[in-house]
Amino acid sequence: MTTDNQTTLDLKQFLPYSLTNIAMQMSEQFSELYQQQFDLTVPQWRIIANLAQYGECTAKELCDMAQMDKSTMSRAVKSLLTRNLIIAKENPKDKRASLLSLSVEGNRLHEQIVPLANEWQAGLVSDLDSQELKQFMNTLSKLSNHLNKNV
Amino acid sequence: MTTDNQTTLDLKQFLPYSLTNIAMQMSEQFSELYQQQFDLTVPQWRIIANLAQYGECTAKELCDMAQMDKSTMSRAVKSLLTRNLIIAKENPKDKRASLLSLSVEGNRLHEQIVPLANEWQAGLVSDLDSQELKQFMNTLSKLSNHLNKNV
DNA sequence: GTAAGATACTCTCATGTGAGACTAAATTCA
DNA sequence: TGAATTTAGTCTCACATGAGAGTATCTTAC
Repeated sequence: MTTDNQTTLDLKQFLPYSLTNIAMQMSEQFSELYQQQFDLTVPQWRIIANLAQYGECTAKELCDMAQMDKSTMSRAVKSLLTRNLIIAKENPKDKRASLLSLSVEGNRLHEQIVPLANEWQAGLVSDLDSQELKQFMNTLSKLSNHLNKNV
Repeated sequence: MTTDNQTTLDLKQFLPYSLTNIAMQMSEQFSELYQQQFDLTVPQWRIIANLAQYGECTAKELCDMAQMDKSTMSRAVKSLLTRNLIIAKENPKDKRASLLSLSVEGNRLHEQIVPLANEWQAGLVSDLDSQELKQFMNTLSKLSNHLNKNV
């Protein structure tokens, strides 16, 4: 492969472009699984998934973990509270930042989605052998680390 | 690594989640290169890059290539026409779909961005050896193919 | 050739997002 | 301790997006 760094840009090989396209498609296709069926928006699903995996945490922590804007977070949290899918507990260490966690119902919802999610991903990566997938994840995390250096 | 498909979901290993995060960061960090300096929005940049790589094409074709909504496309094209960065030529085969291409100025702009883009990506992948990068791109395109099967 | 349907694009409208102001609470520093 | 600064979260506002209607053109089918 010949590359001329000065004048040529191959979009298929250009990560900010092609990775965005693929991630968009992926998120769109996967979100069908929870949007109609469980009436969750993307931000709502992301909050639930993070609370399930990491347990009790504040909105700020969720913002950092899920790379979400604080306004979007605030709205999504509000709506999950209204639906009793999550619980807010006063934080003794900081009265501004209440501690969020999944309610019983929220947990039940999550438990319904998880097997669907795993199945979905299993289908997605079915063309890859496990070594290739592992290698891919590894490279991804290197890229992620690189991006976070500048932050 | 033990995985229980029924009850556990590891977001770090879950592609719709982690790929979206990484792609967002990437796109955000890269877009700084062209947003202020060349006053381009993301959709505008994507149009220019595609026209530069693939030459004359219609708005519909650009929508498909860049996975953009037709409304967003329409607006971005309009603004690039106003700024004389692209040219619309009547399409003899279909009067609805005019043929878009880069103007001389558009080309000049693109030529300024390309080396910056290549440098940027070179920095991004500097932690990877060329074999690893090649493998990564290869896996990415497999995933992309899989996603497009269902479309 | 003409009617019915499909397609390319624009426009309008409803919605989601993110920047920044604002409030309350915590932290720092003197 | 008290004043100044920082921080967490909410709210408002401007803006971008995408769904769907509308228009012009093209295609299909009879």
